[in-house]
Amino acid sequence: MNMRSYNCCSPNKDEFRKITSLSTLLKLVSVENRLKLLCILKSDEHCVCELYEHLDMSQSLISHHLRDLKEAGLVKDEKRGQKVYYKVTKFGNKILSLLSEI
Amino acid sequence: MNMRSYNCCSPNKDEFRKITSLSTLLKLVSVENRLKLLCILKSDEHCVCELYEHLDMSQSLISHHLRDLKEAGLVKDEKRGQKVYYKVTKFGNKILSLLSEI
DNA sequence: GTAACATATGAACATGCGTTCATATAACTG
DNA sequence: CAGTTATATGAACGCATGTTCATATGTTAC
Repeated sequence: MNMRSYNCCSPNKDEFRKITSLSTLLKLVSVENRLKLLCILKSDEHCVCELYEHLDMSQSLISHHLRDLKEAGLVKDEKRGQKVYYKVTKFGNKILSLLSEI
Repeated sequence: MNMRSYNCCSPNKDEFRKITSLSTLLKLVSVENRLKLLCILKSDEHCVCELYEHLDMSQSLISHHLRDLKEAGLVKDEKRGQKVYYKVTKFGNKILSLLSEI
């Protein structure tokens, strides 16, 4: 997305559509618990039970957030036996890199 | 803020404090109408009445959002006569630049 | 002075959504 | 098979906050 295209005083419909999708993504990562999950999953993969041990969040809440993050393409999962391991995707890493510069 | 500091499995309190402030900022810019205002004010300064003419937002709503953006240091204002002109700050431009790379 | 214009502000409303609770599904163990 | 562990899911709740409405403040003009 190129913000330079919004420079005119009255952005057109196409530009506002981009704002909508950007808004959706920003809303997703603006939630503290989701940011925590992303940061923890940035370097190493973890299963839900590991996250559950180290964070003050219920198993259910973690699953819900991971589902949202996965739907947005920020994390991916891999099932091995009983456990499901999550890690940040390439796209998720890109987002985290940008946020780290704030 | 350096996201690399969250790589361990259990981020400490100081790191979570940073997440809190990042979360606050992201929540602010994740609102469509505020994004629209930022994009329009990125290149040129505009008074509220100009924004009001070109956007589908009430004068009151625009004022409220500009107040929030100003408090966060993303825009600054300058009173000239009856009118108050707003424009994006250096910090606001930095944020918009980062967002433009998403 | 009054009238018109420009902006700000506080309260109330409405709704999205993060969270919790209960429960379901699935996999391993013995 | 039953029992335990790991994860997912759907419904309901509660609250933050974006929005609206009414009104206040301030500036210019006549």
